[in-house]
Amino acid sequence: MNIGLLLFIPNRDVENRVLAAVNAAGFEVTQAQARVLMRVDPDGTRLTVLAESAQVTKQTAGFLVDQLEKAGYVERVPDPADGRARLVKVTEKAKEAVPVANAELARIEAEWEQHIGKRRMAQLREALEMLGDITDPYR
Amino acid sequence: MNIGLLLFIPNRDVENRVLAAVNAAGFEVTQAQARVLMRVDPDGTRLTVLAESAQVTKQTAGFLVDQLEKAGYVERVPDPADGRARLVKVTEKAKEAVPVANAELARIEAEWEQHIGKRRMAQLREALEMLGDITDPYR
DNA sequence: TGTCTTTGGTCAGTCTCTCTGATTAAAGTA
DNA sequence: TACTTTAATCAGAGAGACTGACCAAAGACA
Repeated sequence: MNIGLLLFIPNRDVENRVLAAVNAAGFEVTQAQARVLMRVDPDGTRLTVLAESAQVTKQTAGFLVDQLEKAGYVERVPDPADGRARLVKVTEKAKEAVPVANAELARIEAEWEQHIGKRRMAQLREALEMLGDITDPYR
Repeated sequence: MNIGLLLFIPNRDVENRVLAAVNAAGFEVTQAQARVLMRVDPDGTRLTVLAESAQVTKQTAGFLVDQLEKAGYVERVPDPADGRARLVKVTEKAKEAVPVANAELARIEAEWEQHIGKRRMAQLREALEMLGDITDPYR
Protein backbone atom coordinates (compact mmCIF):
# COMPACT_ATOMS: atom_id res chain seq x y z
CA MET A 1 0.00 0.00 0.00
CA ASN A 2 1.46 3.32 -1.05
CA ILE A 3 2.64 5.75 1.58
CA GLY A 4 0.65 8.65 0.13
CA LEU A 5 -2.64 6.85 0.50
CA LEU A 6 -1.65 5.60 3.94
CA LEU A 7 -1.24 9.20 5.06
CA PHE A 8 -4.26 10.46 3.16
CA ILE A 9 -6.88 8.20 4.72
CA PRO A 10 -6.39 9.06 8.39
CA ASN A 11 -5.79 12.69 7.48
CA ARG A 12 -9.13 12.90 5.73
CA ASP A 13 -10.76 11.32 8.76
CA VAL A 14 -9.27 13.94 11.09
CA GLU A 15 -10.26 16.82 8.80
CA ASN A 16 -13.80 15.56 8.38
CA ARG A 17 -14.34 14.95 12.07
CA VAL A 18 -12.84 18.18 13.34
CA LEU A 19 -14.76 20.21 10.78
CA ALA A 20 -17.99 18.38 11.63
CA ALA A 21 -17.46 19.07 15.34
CA VAL A 22 -16.76 22.74 14.75
CA ASN A 23 -19.77 23.06 12.43
CA ALA A 24 -21.98 21.22 14.91
CA ALA A 25 -20.99 23.75 17.56
CA GLY A 26 -22.43 26.47 15.34
CA PHE A 27 -19.28 27.74 13.65
CA GLU A 28 -20.04 27.79 9.95
CA VAL A 29 -16.68 27.52 8.27
CA THR A 30 -15.55 25.42 5.35
CA GLN A 31 -12.48 23.22 5.22
CA ALA A 32 -10.59 25.72 3.04
CA GLN A 33 -11.46 28.59 5.38
CA ALA A 34 -10.42 26.51 8.38
CA ARG A 35 -7.06 25.72 6.83
CA VAL A 36 -6.33 29.43 6.57
CA LEU A 37 -7.84 30.34 9.94
CA MET A 38 -5.74 27.69 11.65
CA ARG A 39 -2.59 29.45 10.48
CA VAL A 40 -3.37 32.92 11.77
CA ASP A 41 -0.91 33.81 14.50
CA PRO A 42 -2.25 35.22 17.82
CA ASP A 43 -0.43 38.49 17.04
CA GLY A 44 -1.82 38.68 13.51
CA THR A 45 -0.44 37.43 10.23
CA ARG A 46 0.04 39.03 6.82
CA LEU A 47 -1.92 37.70 3.90
CA THR A 48 1.25 36.83 2.03
CA VAL A 49 2.45 34.72 4.91
CA LEU A 50 -0.91 32.96 5.21
CA ALA A 51 -0.87 32.17 1.51
CA GLU A 52 2.63 30.80 1.70
CA SER A 53 2.04 28.64 4.75
CA ALA A 54 -1.27 27.28 3.46
CA GLN A 55 0.32 26.73 0.05
CA VAL A 56 -2.17 28.72 -2.01
CA THR A 57 -1.83 31.87 -4.09
CA LYS A 58 -2.34 35.19 -2.36
CA GLN A 59 -5.51 35.69 -4.41
CA THR A 60 -6.96 32.49 -3.00
CA ALA A 61 -5.90 33.38 0.53
CA GLY A 62 -7.43 36.83 0.07
CA PHE A 63 -10.69 35.31 -1.13
CA LEU A 64 -10.89 33.05 1.92
CA VAL A 65 -9.96 35.83 4.33
CA ASP A 66 -12.71 37.99 2.79
CA GLN A 67 -15.23 35.30 3.64
CA LEU A 68 -13.85 34.76 7.14
CA GLU A 69 -13.99 38.51 7.67
CA LYS A 70 -17.61 38.75 6.50
CA ALA A 71 -18.51 35.90 8.84
CA GLY A 72 -16.78 37.67 11.72
CA TYR A 73 -13.97 35.21 12.36
CA VAL A 74 -11.09 37.51 11.45
CA GLU A 75 -10.47 41.22 11.06
CA ARG A 76 -7.89 43.12 9.06
CA VAL A 77 -5.93 45.83 10.82
CA PRO A 78 -3.18 48.02 9.36
CA ASP A 79 0.32 46.71 9.91
CA PRO A 80 2.17 49.38 11.92
CA ALA A 81 5.47 48.19 10.48
CA ASP A 82 4.52 48.41 6.80
CA GLY A 83 2.10 50.82 5.15
CA ARG A 84 1.29 48.41 2.31
CA ALA A 85 0.44 45.51 4.56
CA ARG A 86 -2.44 44.60 6.81
CA LEU A 87 -2.49 42.05 9.59
CA VAL A 88 -5.17 39.40 9.69
CA LYS A 89 -6.25 38.80 13.28
CA VAL A 90 -8.63 36.25 14.74
CA THR A 91 -11.65 37.64 16.59
CA GLU A 92 -13.03 36.51 19.93
CA LYS A 93 -15.70 34.60 18.03
CA ALA A 94 -13.09 32.47 16.26
CA LYS A 95 -11.16 31.91 19.46
CA GLU A 96 -14.23 30.23 20.91
CA ALA A 97 -13.97 27.56 18.24
CA VAL A 98 -10.49 26.51 19.26
CA PRO A 99 -11.46 24.41 22.30
CA VAL A 100 -14.13 22.67 20.20
CA ALA A 101 -11.55 21.66 17.62
CA ASN A 102 -9.06 20.64 20.28
CA ALA A 103 -11.61 18.51 22.09
CA GLU A 104 -12.38 16.58 18.91
CA LEU A 105 -8.67 16.17 18.18
CA ALA A 106 -8.14 14.80 21.69
CA ARG A 107 -11.04 12.39 21.18
CA ILE A 108 -9.56 11.16 17.89
CA GLU A 109 -6.13 10.71 19.38
CA ALA A 110 -7.59 8.76 22.29
CA GLU A 111 -9.43 6.44 19.89
CA TRP A 112 -6.34 5.90 17.83
CA GLU A 113 -4.23 5.21 20.90
CA GLN A 114 -6.86 2.72 21.98
CA HIS A 115 -6.53 0.94 18.63
CA ILE A 116 -2.77 0.96 18.02
CA GLY A 117 -1.41 1.42 21.53
CA LYS A 118 0.38 4.22 23.34
CA ARG A 119 3.80 3.21 22.13
CA ARG A 120 2.94 3.13 18.43
CA MET A 121 1.07 6.39 18.74
CA ALA A 122 4.18 8.06 20.15
CA GLN A 123 6.29 6.56 17.36
CA LEU A 124 3.82 7.80 14.75
CA ARG A 125 4.00 11.32 16.14
CA GLU A 126 7.76 11.27 16.30
CA ALA A 127 8.16 10.05 12.73
CA LEU A 128 5.67 12.61 11.39
CA GLU A 129 7.27 15.48 13.26
CA MET A 130 10.65 14.56 11.81
CA LEU A 131 9.19 14.28 8.32
CA GLY A 132 7.91 17.81 8.69
CA ASP A 133 11.53 18.97 8.50
CA ILE A 134 11.84 17.81 4.93
CA THR A 135 8.26 18.03 3.65
CA ASP A 136 7.02 21.34 5.03
CA PRO A 137 8.08 23.94 2.48
CA TYR A 138 7.11 26.72 4.87
CA ARG A 139 9.33 25.51 7.68
CA MET B 1 1.34 20.16 16.83
CA ASN B 2 -1.98 18.67 15.85
CA ILE B 3 -2.09 15.19 14.40
CA GLY B 4 -4.19 16.27 11.41
CA LEU B 5 -1.62 18.77 10.25
CA LEU B 6 1.18 16.32 10.95
CA LEU B 7 -0.44 13.89 8.53
CA PHE B 8 -1.44 16.55 6.04
CA ILE B 9 1.99 18.02 5.38
CA PRO B 10 3.84 14.88 4.24
CA ASN B 11 0.72 13.69 2.41
CA ARG B 12 0.60 16.88 0.38
CA ASP B 13 4.27 16.48 -0.41
CA VAL B 14 3.72 12.96 -1.73
CA GLU B 15 0.73 13.97 -3.82
CA ASN B 16 2.50 16.96 -5.31
CA ARG B 17 5.63 15.06 -6.17
CA VAL B 18 3.95 11.99 -7.64
CA LEU B 19 1.62 14.13 -9.71
CA ALA B 20 4.51 16.28 -10.91
CA ALA B 21 6.47 13.18 -11.91
CA VAL B 22 3.52 11.70 -13.79
CA ASN B 23 2.81 15.02 -15.52
CA ALA B 24 6.47 15.45 -16.40
CA ALA B 25 6.39 12.05 -18.09
CA GLY B 26 3.69 13.39 -20.38
CA PHE B 27 0.57 12.09 -18.65
CA GLU B 28 -1.74 15.05 -18.26
CA VAL B 29 -3.97 14.17 -15.35
CA THR B 30 -5.11 16.24 -12.42
CA GLN B 31 -4.96 15.27 -8.77
CA ALA B 32 -8.69 14.61 -8.63
CA GLN B 33 -8.55 12.46 -11.75
CA ALA B 34 -5.55 10.58 -10.36
CA ARG B 35 -7.37 9.82 -7.14
CA VAL B 36 -10.11 8.10 -9.10
CA LEU B 37 -7.79 6.42 -11.60
CA MET B 38 -5.73 4.96 -8.77
CA ARG B 39 -8.78 3.10 -7.50
CA VAL B 40 -9.77 1.38 -10.70
CA ASP B 41 -9.33 -2.36 -10.29
CA PRO B 42 -7.43 -4.31 -13.00
CA ASP B 43 -10.65 -6.20 -13.77
CA GLY B 44 -12.71 -3.01 -13.99
CA THR B 45 -14.72 -1.15 -11.40
CA ARG B 46 -18.24 0.22 -11.33
CA LEU B 47 -18.73 3.95 -11.04
CA THR B 48 -20.65 3.56 -7.79
CA VAL B 49 -17.76 1.66 -6.24
CA LEU B 50 -15.24 4.25 -7.43
CA ALA B 51 -17.35 7.03 -5.95
CA GLU B 52 -17.63 5.24 -2.65
CA SER B 53 -13.95 4.38 -2.33
CA ALA B 54 -12.80 7.85 -3.38
CA GLN B 55 -15.40 9.40 -1.06
CA VAL B 56 -17.16 11.57 -3.61
CA THR B 57 -20.67 11.52 -5.05
CA LYS B 58 -21.28 9.38 -8.10
CA GLN B 59 -21.90 12.55 -10.11
CA THR B 60 -18.41 13.76 -9.26
CA ALA B 61 -16.90 10.36 -10.01
CA GLY B 62 -18.79 10.31 -13.30
CA PHE B 63 -17.50 13.75 -14.20
CA LEU B 64 -13.90 12.70 -13.55
CA VAL B 65 -14.29 9.41 -15.41
CA ASP B 66 -15.68 11.35 -18.38
CA GLN B 67 -12.51 13.39 -18.50
CA LEU B 68 -10.26 10.38 -18.04
CA GLU B 69 -12.16 8.65 -20.84
CA LYS B 70 -11.81 11.63 -23.18
CA ALA B 71 -8.08 11.70 -22.45
CA GLY B 72 -7.84 7.98 -23.18
CA TYR B 73 -6.89 6.74 -19.73
CA VAL B 74 -10.00 4.65 -19.09
CA GLU B 75 -12.80 3.10 -21.08
CA ARG B 76 -16.30 2.10 -20.09
CA VAL B 77 -17.52 -1.36 -21.02
CA PRO B 78 -20.91 -2.91 -20.28
CA ASP B 79 -20.99 -4.97 -17.10
CA PRO B 80 -21.91 -8.52 -18.18
CA ALA B 81 -23.40 -9.15 -14.76
CA ASP B 82 -25.75 -6.14 -14.67
CA GLY B 83 -27.46 -4.43 -17.57
CA ARG B 84 -27.66 -1.10 -15.77
CA ALA B 85 -23.99 -0.94 -14.90
CA ARG B 86 -20.81 -0.34 -16.81
CA LEU B 87 -17.29 -1.21 -15.80
CA VAL B 88 -14.58 1.41 -15.84
CA LYS B 89 -11.32 -0.11 -17.08
CA VAL B 90 -7.85 1.37 -17.35
CA THR B 91 -6.33 1.47 -20.82
CA GLU B 92 -2.80 0.50 -21.83
CA LYS B 93 -1.95 4.19 -21.93
CA ALA B 94 -2.82 4.59 -18.24
CA LYS B 95 -0.94 1.44 -17.31
CA GLU B 96 2.22 3.04 -18.64
CA ALA B 97 1.91 5.74 -15.98
CA VAL B 98 2.01 3.27 -13.10
CA PRO B 99 5.77 2.63 -13.10
CA VAL B 100 6.38 6.38 -13.27
CA ALA B 101 4.29 6.92 -10.15
CA ASN B 102 5.85 3.97 -8.39
CA ALA B 103 9.36 5.16 -9.15
CA GLU B 104 8.65 8.55 -7.59
CA LEU B 105 7.04 6.89 -4.56
CA ALA B 106 10.12 4.73 -4.12
CA ARG B 107 12.32 7.81 -4.38
CA ILE B 108 10.27 9.60 -1.73
CA GLU B 109 10.34 6.64 0.62
CA ALA B 110 14.09 6.35 0.22
CA GLU B 111 14.55 10.02 1.09
CA TRP B 112 12.33 9.72 4.10
CA GLU B 113 14.14 6.61 5.29
CA GLN B 114 17.38 8.49 4.88
CA HIS B 115 16.05 11.25 7.13
CA ILE B 116 14.24 9.34 9.88
CA GLY B 117 15.90 5.93 9.66
CA LYS B 118 14.77 2.48 8.60
CA ARG B 119 13.31 1.57 11.96
CA ARG B 120 11.11 4.64 12.31
CA MET B 121 9.98 4.31 8.71
CA ALA B 122 8.78 0.76 9.41
CA GLN B 123 7.02 1.94 12.56
CA LEU B 124 5.33 4.74 10.62
CA ARG B 125 4.05 2.31 8.03
CA GLU B 126 2.82 -0.11 10.64
CA ALA B 127 0.94 2.53 12.60
CA LEU B 128 -0.67 3.98 9.46
CA GLU B 129 -1.73 0.58 8.20
CA MET B 130 -3.39 -0.18 11.51
CA LEU B 131 -5.11 3.20 11.54
CA GLY B 132 -6.59 2.35 8.16
CA ASP B 133 -8.76 -0.22 9.95
CA ILE B 134 -10.61 2.48 11.81
CA THR B 135 -10.35 5.46 9.48
CA ASP B 136 -10.98 4.00 6.02
CA PRO B 137 -14.75 4.08 5.61
CA TYR B 138 -14.49 1.95 2.49
CA ARG B 139 -12.63 -0.88 4.16
C1' DT C 1 17.11 63.22 -4.30
C1' DG C 2 15.00 60.74 -7.77
C1' DT C 3 14.65 56.49 -10.21
C1' DC C 4 14.29 51.39 -10.21
C1' DT C 5 13.08 47.10 -8.24
C1' DT C 6 10.78 44.45 -4.90
C1' DT C 7 6.94 43.41 -2.09
C1' DG C 8 1.95 43.34 -0.15
C1' DG C 9 -2.29 43.27 -1.81
C1' DT C 10 -6.40 43.68 -5.01
C1' DC C 11 -9.28 43.29 -9.44
C1' DA C 12 -10.96 40.55 -13.31
C1' DG C 13 -11.74 36.41 -15.55
C1' DT C 14 -11.61 31.47 -15.93
C1' DC C 15 -11.41 26.54 -14.88
C1' DT C 16 -11.91 22.44 -12.08
C1' DC C 17 -14.14 20.07 -8.71
C1' DT C 18 -17.86 19.23 -5.94
C1' DC C 19 -22.51 19.22 -4.52
C1' DT C 20 -28.04 18.85 -4.60
C1' DG C 21 -32.06 17.52 -7.05
C1' DA C 22 -34.45 15.18 -10.67
C1' DT C 23 -34.65 11.51 -14.16
C1' DT C 24 -34.05 7.02 -16.77
C1' DA C 25 -33.55 2.27 -16.99
C1' DA C 26 -32.52 -2.27 -15.33
C1' DA C 27 -32.87 -5.59 -11.30
C1' DG C 28 -34.82 -7.53 -7.50
C1' DT C 29 -39.02 -8.57 -4.69
C1' DA C 30 -43.65 -9.52 -3.15
C1' DT D 1 -47.61 -7.55 -12.32
C1' DA D 2 -46.71 -3.61 -9.46
C1' DC D 3 -43.33 -1.67 -6.16
C1' DT D 4 -38.77 -0.69 -4.50
C1' DT D 5 -34.02 -0.45 -4.95
C1' DT D 6 -29.83 0.31 -7.50
C1' DA D 7 -26.54 2.11 -11.42
C1' DA D 8 -25.96 5.81 -13.90
C1' DT D 9 -26.79 10.32 -16.16
C1' DC D 10 -28.60 15.21 -16.90
C1' DA D 11 -29.00 19.99 -15.30
C1' DG D 12 -27.73 23.69 -12.54
C1' DA D 13 -25.11 25.99 -9.06
C1' DG D 14 -21.45 27.15 -5.71
C1' DA D 15 -16.74 26.91 -3.80
C1' DG D 16 -12.07 27.16 -4.34
C1' DA D 17 -8.16 27.42 -7.00
C1' DC D 18 -5.48 29.46 -10.76
C1' DT D 19 -3.18 33.11 -14.24
C1' DG D 20 -2.49 37.74 -15.59
C1' DA D 21 -2.73 42.62 -14.93
C1' DC D 22 -2.45 46.19 -11.86
C1' DC D 23 -1.62 49.72 -7.88
C1' DA D 24 0.79 51.58 -4.04
C1' DA D 25 4.23 51.54 -0.46
C1' DA D 26 9.04 50.25 0.79
C1' DG D 27 13.76 49.44 -0.04
C1' DA D 28 18.04 49.94 -2.75
C1' DC D 29 21.28 52.82 -4.84
C1' DA D 30 23.61 56.09 -8.11
